[in-house]
Amino acid sequence: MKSLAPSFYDAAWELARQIPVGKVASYGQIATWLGSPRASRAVGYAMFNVQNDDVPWHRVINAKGEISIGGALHRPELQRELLEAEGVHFNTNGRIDWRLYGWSGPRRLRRL
DNA sequence: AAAGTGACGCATT
DNA sequence: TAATGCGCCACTT
Repeated sequence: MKSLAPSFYDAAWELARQIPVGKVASYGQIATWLGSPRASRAVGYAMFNVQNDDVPWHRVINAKGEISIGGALHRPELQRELLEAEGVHFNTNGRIDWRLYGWSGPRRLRRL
């Protein structure tokens, strides 16, 4: 289960909610925008633990532009489908073009 | 309180 | 350019 007190996760989720449809952000970017440039892994954890339906966890991918999860438990195919349904297309290497789909980030960084 | 976990990222090879 | 190694952080047990 999860703690009910505000946490890094909550901040990550809130930021993820701001990613526009058809755009994506990397775990590292989220971490940076949250003020913890090295917490990319923790962001991944946050996305894995998303429970609220309004959090577009699928719009968060790794810095290489690919879906960085594997295994039946995580269902990488689902994430890819959700993105393609929004118009985010993958090249033959299974990567997206940051120039086309990368989100420039929140206009204003949220306070911690 | 210490050790373990993992949807990452980057320097190095 | 791709593969490998290691540090990183927030959270759980």
